[in-house]
Amino acid sequence: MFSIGTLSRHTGVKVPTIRYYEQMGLLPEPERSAGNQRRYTQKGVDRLGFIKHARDLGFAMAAIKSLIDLHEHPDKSCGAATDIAQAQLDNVRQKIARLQRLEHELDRIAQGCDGAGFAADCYVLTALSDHNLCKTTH
Amino acid sequence: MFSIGTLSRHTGVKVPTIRYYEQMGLLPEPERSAGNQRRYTQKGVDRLGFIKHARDLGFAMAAIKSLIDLHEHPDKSCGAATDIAQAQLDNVRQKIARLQRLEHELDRIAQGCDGAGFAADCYVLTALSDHNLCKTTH
DNA sequence: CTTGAACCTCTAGTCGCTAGAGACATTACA
DNA sequence: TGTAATGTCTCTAGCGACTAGAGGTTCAAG
Repeated sequence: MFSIGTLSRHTGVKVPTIRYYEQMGLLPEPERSAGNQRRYTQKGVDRLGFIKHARDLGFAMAAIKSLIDLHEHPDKSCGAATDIAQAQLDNVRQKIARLQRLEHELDRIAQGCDGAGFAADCYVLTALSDHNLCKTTH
Repeated sequence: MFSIGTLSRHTGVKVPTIRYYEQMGLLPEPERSAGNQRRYTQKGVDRLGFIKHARDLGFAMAAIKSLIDLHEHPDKSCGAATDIAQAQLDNVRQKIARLQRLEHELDRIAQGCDGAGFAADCYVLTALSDHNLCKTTH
């Protein structure tokens, strides 16, 4: 049996976050010590590891709930799991595409000014004032 | 003089968001009609346009505050503005790099399962359970 | 002058945590 | 066994950048 602090060290998830996951229903309520402290089994470690891994990959908590549900019911079809993963992949690709547009525009704007002059002539500020100066949509 | 709704239509910023920006000190308190409704001038339109443009480029509100301050004080050095823009560019590049790592990993995971079988054999779920199956760090 | 859209303020909710207060439990060491 | 340090408990509130809704007032068109 692990205390919450030990679990935290094992998984790299902070103690308040573990309690938060429990409150949100991602983790089941664990057993308690005589003094009302949480006591976890290896199962708890595994489950939290699963959650952390999914969070690291950017899955939302609602998606993780669904994934856990599938994981706990091995007889269900795995189509839903691949759908969730594919949706997350699409999500990430969209974010990348948007950020790359921003990168180009920011780079252009930042290049336009050497930072040596006065704000009156700053291309950064001018560019922000006038959207027409932008080359791409964002 | 524009109403808040007209301002919203002109800039593409939603009405409650405009009021929120005012509350947060990004927009000055505008004049009011006899009946206490907000009335904006062209200056207000320009300023909100500036804010919207900066938000679209991902600048945080605190950064926008600084940028507005520089914009209002043309005699200040523009070094701060280029610094903020450069920091935002770095920020965006870091996010892109992280998301690209996630993209690779998610793609690999999603490819590993056709979604046709049962959850018990689903590679998506297996991969999430076992971090050792990952090729990259995230 | 009436109607309906737009506007007002205020509170609370979103997501995924994080921080802090004040009290209780456990553990390590003397 | 005593005590001190560390860990844990619950609860509340805060973050950023909005968004939603309630309940009431004002404006503009016909």
